[in-house]
Amino acid sequence: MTMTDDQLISILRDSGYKVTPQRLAICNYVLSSKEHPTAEHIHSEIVKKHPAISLNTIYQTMDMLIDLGLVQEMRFSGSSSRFDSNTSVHVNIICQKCSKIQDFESEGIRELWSRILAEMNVEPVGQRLDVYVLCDECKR
Amino acid sequence: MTMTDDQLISILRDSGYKVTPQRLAICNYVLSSKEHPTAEHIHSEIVKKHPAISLNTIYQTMDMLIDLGLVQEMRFSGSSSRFDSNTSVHVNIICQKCSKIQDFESEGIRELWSRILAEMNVEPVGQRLDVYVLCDECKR
DNA sequence: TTACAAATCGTATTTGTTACTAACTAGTAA
DNA sequence: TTACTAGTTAGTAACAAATACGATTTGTAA
Repeated sequence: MTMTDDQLISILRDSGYKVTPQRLAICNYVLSSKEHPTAEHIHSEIVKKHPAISLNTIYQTMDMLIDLGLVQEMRFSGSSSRFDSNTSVHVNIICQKCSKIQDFESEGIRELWSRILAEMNVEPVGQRLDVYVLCDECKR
Repeated sequence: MTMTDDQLISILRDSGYKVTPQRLAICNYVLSSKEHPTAEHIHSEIVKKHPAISLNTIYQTMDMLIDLGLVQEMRFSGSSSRFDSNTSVHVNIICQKCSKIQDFESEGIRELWSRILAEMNVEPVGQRLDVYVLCDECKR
């Protein structure tokens, strides 16, 4: 979920989080990324502008974003966590071979999912919908 | 997916796996469990009958069951993997507080899910459908 | 500007999982 | 039955992702 710095700053301050250059950089990157990056990946990106940034700060900022409901953590076997900034109902299409993740989102999906929820009669606080596939490149 | 020992033995032998008492015990427990147990949990159960059983053997047997397509591994933040022996399309209703997992399965779900797949136009090799909730006990 | 709570960085520690190896055993074929 | 062999087990070491910790720095409110 991309947003302006002002919007982001308001959200952080309103929740009692301080605004630091590192946080802004991390949030801007993660919230606009479609790659579902790992902590290492985020770190390798942010270190370009903040050479002293610690991997720990990445993890802590992710905890903050999760707390704010702006990011969801996805754990997998055999690889490190991926962070997904798409908080609306969507399907993660995940390649079993190369681990690439692609979001799929549509009105139809939301509608069908809400019917599934209705049938289960639960009040969701979140969801994770994964489909495992072989992507086009890996299929060859 | 509960099955007789004979069925299980056939499946293992047909795939080139040897049948050992440890494997039978682990498989019988995991395949009939509805609890989505952790490796530690499985170990603490099997150790009652096989006092020398190693945690490593649990993990290796889970790898075998995953290879056979009889079990799915689910990783989560802040806790160890859970092993799900329900391989049909279903929704995992997961309590965010106590981590209890309950399966929900119905013809309606399968139908709606197949429509979602059709809309995405993918050939799935598996899926994981999680809904995060607060269970009745934790809601109080 | 000051004071203080919070954030950062660097590193140590923890923890779930995997890798390794010697001893053992299931399955097979004589 | 016996002997062989490849696969399995138990025990432990190694690994890596994530977390905890503490000294220093920084944001923010008074």
